[in-house]
Amino acid sequence: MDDLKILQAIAEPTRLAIVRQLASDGAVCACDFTDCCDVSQPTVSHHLKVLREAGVVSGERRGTWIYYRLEPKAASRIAALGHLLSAGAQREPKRVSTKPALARA
Amino acid sequence: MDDLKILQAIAEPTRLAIVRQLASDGAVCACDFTDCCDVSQPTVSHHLKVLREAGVVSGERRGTWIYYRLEPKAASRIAALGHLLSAGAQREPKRVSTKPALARA
DNA sequence: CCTAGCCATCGACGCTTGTCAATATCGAGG
DNA sequence: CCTCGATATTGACAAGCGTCGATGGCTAGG
Repeated sequence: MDDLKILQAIAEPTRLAIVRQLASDGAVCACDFTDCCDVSQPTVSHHLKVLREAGVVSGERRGTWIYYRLEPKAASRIAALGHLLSAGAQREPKRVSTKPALARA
Repeated sequence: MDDLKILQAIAEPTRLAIVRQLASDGAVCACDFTDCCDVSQPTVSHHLKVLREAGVVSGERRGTWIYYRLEPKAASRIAALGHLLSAGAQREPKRVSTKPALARA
């Protein structure tokens, strides 16, 4: 539910790779991630937990294994943040010159 | 230039606050960040360095102080990633059922 | 020059985090 | 039940990261 948590979840090489594969394949069995990411199974499980708790992915049990997919809500959060930054990057400064000499503690 | 580096730069409370303020105000003096973020000046300087090296912000010297602003290129990277994830979140799975019993090392 | 204010760098500290080996849990099938 | 394969959990370790105090560099103005 928090933008920061979503970003922290994605800002890691292995987890970004997982998320990218989910974006391209739609739904992936957890066991397939050990191939793409070159890490052990417990590590994959750990990363999936982080992504799950951040609301980035969700898992659906299907027999013995579990299929993960992206959470649309988290995806739109990132898209919204991207738009916000893109808009702000070209905005004219509110105030550039006048500066009240700041007395900071 | 790297998506991962951009994400890692933004995925931190203080730096996200800095970026958000830049998105809303357009250009901000470095000394103003000590107010919004409740951290010491060296820490602000450190975070600005991280953001600078990730290509998220750029600084322009104007007399005694330095104005920072968002880099449009980094902002579009985030926006593009958001679109990619949003699109992938609703995609139908490429393959869901057939699974080759996987023999992993 | 010398001073004053803004900013960057350095060194050190504690906490967080990614990783794996070992072990536990859970579902399916015989 | 008992076994087997797929995931999750635990415990421990090393490395990375955020933080601050102290200090150095830089610019503007006397």
